[in-house]
Amino acid sequence: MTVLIVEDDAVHRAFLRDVLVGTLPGCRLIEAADGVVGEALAREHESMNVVVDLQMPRRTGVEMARTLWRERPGTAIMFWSNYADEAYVRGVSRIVPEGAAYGYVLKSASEERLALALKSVFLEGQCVIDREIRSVQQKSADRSGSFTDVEYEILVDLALGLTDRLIAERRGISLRSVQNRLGQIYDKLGVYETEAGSDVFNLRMRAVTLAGLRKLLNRNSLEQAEAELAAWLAASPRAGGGRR
Amino acid sequence: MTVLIVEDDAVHRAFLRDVLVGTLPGCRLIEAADGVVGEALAREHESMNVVVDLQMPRRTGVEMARTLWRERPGTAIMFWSNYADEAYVRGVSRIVPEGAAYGYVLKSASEERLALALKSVFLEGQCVIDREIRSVQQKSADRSGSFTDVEYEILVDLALGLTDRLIAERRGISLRSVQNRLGQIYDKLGVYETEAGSDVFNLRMRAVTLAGLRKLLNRNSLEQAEAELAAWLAASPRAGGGRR
DNA sequence: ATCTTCTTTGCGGGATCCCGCAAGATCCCT
DNA sequence: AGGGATCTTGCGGGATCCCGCAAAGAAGAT
Repeated sequence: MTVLIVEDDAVHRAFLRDVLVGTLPGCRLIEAADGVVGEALAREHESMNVVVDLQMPRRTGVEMARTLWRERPGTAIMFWSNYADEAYVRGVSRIVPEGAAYGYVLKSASEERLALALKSVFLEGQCVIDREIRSVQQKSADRSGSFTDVEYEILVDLALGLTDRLIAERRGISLRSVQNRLGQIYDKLGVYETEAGSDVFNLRMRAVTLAGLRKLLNRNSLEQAEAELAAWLAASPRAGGGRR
Repeated sequence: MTVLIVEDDAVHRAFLRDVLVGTLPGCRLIEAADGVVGEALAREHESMNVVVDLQMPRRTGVEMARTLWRERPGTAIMFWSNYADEAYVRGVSRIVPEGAAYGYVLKSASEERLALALKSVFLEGQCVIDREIRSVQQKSADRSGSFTDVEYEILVDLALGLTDRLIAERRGISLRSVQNRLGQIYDKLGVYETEAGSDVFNLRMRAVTLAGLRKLLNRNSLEQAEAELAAWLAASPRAGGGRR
């Protein structure tokens, strides 16, 4: 069995190496320090399993996993991350192909838990999601204050700094509808729940800040969204064109 | 010599332990997994040196260092962090007491570099700042597009979601001045530099997004600012009080 | 004291944002 | 087909934001 380790932190990489040889004796290890290299290495080998960090320079674990799974949906991937941000959880579960084996464990988990998860995913083809992450998933799925995909998209547009008008244009709905959505988003994020009156805040900004503090948005998700936005802006020839 | 290790990641903590016993033979090690515990332990011992991670749950490395230095400005502290975000660099250099020995090295640095830095700081009482971080410091100090402290404060207020009016109140300047400052901030962040016209963005939001992407603001700095804001709101009895 | 330069502040106005209200539109259930 | 719940859209208006303009102040140089 071949296992590809993609992790930028040398200390963690060494740790993973140890755990893997202990857990899957006789496995062949390949290592990469970021997603770009990892992707290239993955292409060179037929069937393999992958352990990948989520935060990496150049190319995120999620991005790498997406292209990897697009080419070979059968690959088993273990995500190994520091954080259980809702933004990450959303990002991962958005790209998992049907029936693919994958795992998501936190770096704070014990070595045993990691070893067990590796065996389950790579040998048994099961899915193993860390307890803590499951709870985030739940919260984001069934809580009353949860977010639709549409709402989430608009929240991202908001965070990117688009005007209402442009969001409407991009998502193909009317200006007023955008504003309705924003209203719901404000509600769900609890923009109004503040001790000192409510005319204290600029609502759209406050919403994004709260989303950030709740780890619903993070730098990674924004970076990606920013790239998508740039692509869309380039593709759709804008009429207006700058007042200054 | 006593060294306190404050680091939430068990793998990194073990690594630090190894490096320390190799570098400073015979030193006594104490460990804590977060800033709160670390602070308590630091209080129990007379003179000690500290190695501390910047990102930790509950209490940041910066927060811990600040209270520690307030009580005993002579303590030597080594900051050991994953990132060279301008937000962190600013945060650290804001709290260093005069003449204190400290270091700031990245986790991506080699073991030798870390060992060398530890010796310089703990034995020689020197200051060792990682090359990469120095460059961030420089950039934030002399570049034309750099930020005054005032501007930075207002940028943070902006990111927290305050209205212009409240920022004015909080910082003790007129509404118009706040707006002037915002204008400068927009300029420096390059809010207008976009291919597709400039009436595309909501300026205040866009500014904060760009600041985030540039790592000028990050989740940590916002969390802290949020706490300070809450304190200020509680302390200054607000007149208005909610329209809803 | 005078001039220069930079900053602060007020005023005004166009653009945007936030949202209540009400008229359709859509969908589901019976 | 009818009724009800939800969603979308337009209109209107008050609040806020962004910024040009110019007067008033502050700091420094000659």
